[in-house]
Amino acid sequence: MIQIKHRGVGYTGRPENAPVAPVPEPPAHDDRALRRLLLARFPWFAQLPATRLERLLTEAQLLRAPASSILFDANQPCRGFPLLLDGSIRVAKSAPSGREILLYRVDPGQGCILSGGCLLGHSDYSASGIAEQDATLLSIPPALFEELMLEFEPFRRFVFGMYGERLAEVMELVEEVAFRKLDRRLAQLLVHRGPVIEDTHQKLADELGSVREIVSRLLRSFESRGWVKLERERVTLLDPKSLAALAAGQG
Amino acid sequence: MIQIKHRGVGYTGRPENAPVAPVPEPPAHDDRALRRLLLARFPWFAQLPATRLERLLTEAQLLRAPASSILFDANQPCRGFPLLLDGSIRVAKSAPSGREILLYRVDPGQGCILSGGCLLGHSDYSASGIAEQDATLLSIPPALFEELMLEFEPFRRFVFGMYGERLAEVMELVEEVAFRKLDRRLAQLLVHRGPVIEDTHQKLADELGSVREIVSRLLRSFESRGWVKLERERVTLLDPKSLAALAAGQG
DNA sequence: GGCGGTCTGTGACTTCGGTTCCAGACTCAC
DNA sequence: GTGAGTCTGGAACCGAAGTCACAGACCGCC
Repeated sequence: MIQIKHRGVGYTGRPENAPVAPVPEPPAHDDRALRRLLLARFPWFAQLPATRLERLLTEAQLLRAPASSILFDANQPCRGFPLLLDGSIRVAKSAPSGREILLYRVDPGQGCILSGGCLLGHSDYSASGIAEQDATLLSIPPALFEELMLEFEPFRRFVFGMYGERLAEVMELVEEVAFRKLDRRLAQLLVHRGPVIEDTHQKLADELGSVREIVSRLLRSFESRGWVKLERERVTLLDPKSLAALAAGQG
Repeated sequence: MIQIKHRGVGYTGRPENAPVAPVPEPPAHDDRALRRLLLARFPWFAQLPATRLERLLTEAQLLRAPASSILFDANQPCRGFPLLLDGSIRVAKSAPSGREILLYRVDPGQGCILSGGCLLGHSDYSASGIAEQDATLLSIPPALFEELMLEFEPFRRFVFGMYGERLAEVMELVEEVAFRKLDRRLAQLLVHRGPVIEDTHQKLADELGSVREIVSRLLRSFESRGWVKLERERVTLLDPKSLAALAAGQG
């Protein structure tokens, strides 16, 4: 029996990891709006001949995933290649101990590589994807995906680019986890996440693959140096330069 | 000034990391043999029409990289997509401290993804690739690569599969490094590398992203339990089951 | 055989990160 | 307001991994 530690679920939000499956929308409820959104997020779709684009819009499935819903997990074989129109998805690995580490985020204008991989019938990924904010996805059915890959160069480029980027990111992450100390990684995370971070210490720990206590401890040490201000569910950067310096190397 | 610690270079082998560039062969010195080798390593090339295959063989460049030569590094922009015919390549990240971690190996019958990525003009990878054993590569020029991707489905499948696999591997590695203790990882490495491992403790440490002393220490603890026999440049497994058990979880 | 370079063993010490445990503060719902 | 659930602070402790320093063994070569 695997023991999962109790973990806070956010006093405002809905329960975390709720097994809420993405719910299909009534098909094509507003084709014009969808089309506009799609082109805004994936401008190169404009190069697709109009008739093909129409077909894409009708054949593809519009999905909405509420925040905290699980998009895919160790097992679930995902049919279709989803493009993220809005929201944000975190792709993470979690250990049996309950600890987690963020591998990367999927942002609007990006596609879900993992699905692409298992779409090609390869190893089902053991990572899990969770909607961080309410997400809107357009899922391209396998046949159409193949077709686009075959005939539509920008799409092929896009998918390739995604793979390349992800791989590079994750390789970078390996180096970080293997060699960089946690204070630096935390500092980097804080700087990256902008002047005000509204998040739980636990969530920050989950991004780094560490535990709440350590993150709290480090944050306090940053606070004592006057680098940040700490409040409940909020970290405010007061001295981003020093943090960046620490993140970079010597500080 | 970055301080690189002194590191052994192997008293028999040639100096490590020697900046030996892959040397182009005289073109098409034995077309029949090359063709056979290519088909042996990449059987699906048999589905390529004969004339196209001939063209591939003439246009592609045959490269040989002696063991320890650097195939690519942080900077070098590689033109062409190399297929590995023989030998073995280690792709690793190294920290300024001199520590290293193996990301993955490229084996015969596989292609060099990194090159594929930077071939598409994306981020140049900061990982480095070193021939572990004398390597023979066939480098497909960019134009031909594009063409194959466009028109030859098995090739597209191959490249995709590679990306998917690598990504999965590296994601797995992140989890390992973040959550798994070194003794387990070392045990796993030993089991994986077969009944007799002829390697330096330093090299093993480099695979794991650790340091020599720790690996030595762990190996000795394995030895004291009767799991392995230790000799200079050699580790012999005596009790693979126990090692595997440790690697798996409880041991 | 002697020498320089390499590989391994080892002990003492440090440090970082993790664990455990608990108290206090805050928020929301009732 | 009260109580349940959540978030943060903080101390004591532990253990794994890394660092440092050095010795001895081994190898190849002159």
